[in-house]
Amino acid sequence: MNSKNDSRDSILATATRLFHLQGYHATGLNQILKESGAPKGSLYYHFPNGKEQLAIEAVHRMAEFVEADILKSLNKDVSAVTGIQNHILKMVDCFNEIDTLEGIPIGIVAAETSLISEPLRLACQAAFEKWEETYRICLIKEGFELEHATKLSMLINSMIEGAITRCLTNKNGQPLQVVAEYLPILLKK
Amino acid sequence: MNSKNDSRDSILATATRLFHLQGYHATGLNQILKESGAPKGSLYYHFPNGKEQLAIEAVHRMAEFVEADILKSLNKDVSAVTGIQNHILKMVDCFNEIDTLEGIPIGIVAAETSLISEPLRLACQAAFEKWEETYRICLIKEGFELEHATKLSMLINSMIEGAITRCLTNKNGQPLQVVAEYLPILLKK
DNA sequence: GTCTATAGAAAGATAGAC
DNA sequence: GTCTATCTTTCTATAGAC
Repeated sequence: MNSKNDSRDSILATATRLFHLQGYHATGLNQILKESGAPKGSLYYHFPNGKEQLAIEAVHRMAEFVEADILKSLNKDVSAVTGIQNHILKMVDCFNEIDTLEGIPIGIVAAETSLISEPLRLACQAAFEKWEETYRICLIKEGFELEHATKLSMLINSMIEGAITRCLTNKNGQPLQVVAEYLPILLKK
Repeated sequence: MNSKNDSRDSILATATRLFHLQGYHATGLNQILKESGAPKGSLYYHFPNGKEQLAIEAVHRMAEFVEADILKSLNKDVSAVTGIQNHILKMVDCFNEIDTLEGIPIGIVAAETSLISEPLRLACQAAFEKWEETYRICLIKEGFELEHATKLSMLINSMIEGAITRCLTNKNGQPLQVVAEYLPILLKK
């Protein structure tokens, strides 16, 4: 690309990381500007609607990042169980190497902002539904009935988000590991 | 009791509700003082360590509230499955009547603060472990093996926390309902 | 497009009168 | 124990020079 969007990208990338790690309210615009080497005056030029717009675009970015990883994990294996397990186990590794928490879902921001910003809530919901749709298609392809697959997808997504919160509190990846371990029981036909 | 702790209790009760609904960073001390009818100057008298201490005590309070509900749900029924399902379904009702979100776990605060405050992280971890211990004892009583029961307890807790996030984003109780519905599959012997 | 400077509000915390 | 007043910092957001 050209250099036109360099600082925009830089701001958005840093914002995505910080919102994701610290949450919406704990992350200040000053911190975002400082940590991205980005030109300081350009934030409101690139994001006229300020912090809320920045967060919405960050959620989209996280959504695509996670979606890409789900698809990658599902494609290289035959069974849905193994594919989803691989996706989960990749996140387990993230909790061992701190500071590389990219690729982990958006639970903090979603829980924090669902009651205070409707546009942000909708962005989070879109992300959740996108991932669940991907699980669902994969499960239907394996012969699961539509309604069953839909509910299972929501359950898998909920389990992962909850286990991530539990991993943060526990300071290790065990809760996610347990999810991966018990997934076959849920997906037994 | 005497009137000595009236304003302390009032502050703590309001703080518990607000932290729980909005999260740690989104809740200001001024808002807590305003919404509790409590005397304005007394916050730092009762809570010398300020916001962090207030949040830690609020987490303890939430932990006991939820624990009480788990025990109540488990006691009045024979099977563990039905008991835990009742506990979950009671939370589903909470999402229909807004503003009465008492009795719902601590996920937001846990995810927000685990990386920034070690005392708060430990308070959240203690809460999670307390609930899981309660599930575990109940499962062992039904004949589950120790290690299996331990992992299942962590899984149940993770599922519930994640489903709550999903419920907040969805603005309804369906994700928790799905958890209740699929619980029997996980607890099948 | 980028910068500095700053407005204006709200945050957490403290001091001292009563 | 409670209150008012205030300090310091930080926040989001804007204005205007370059």
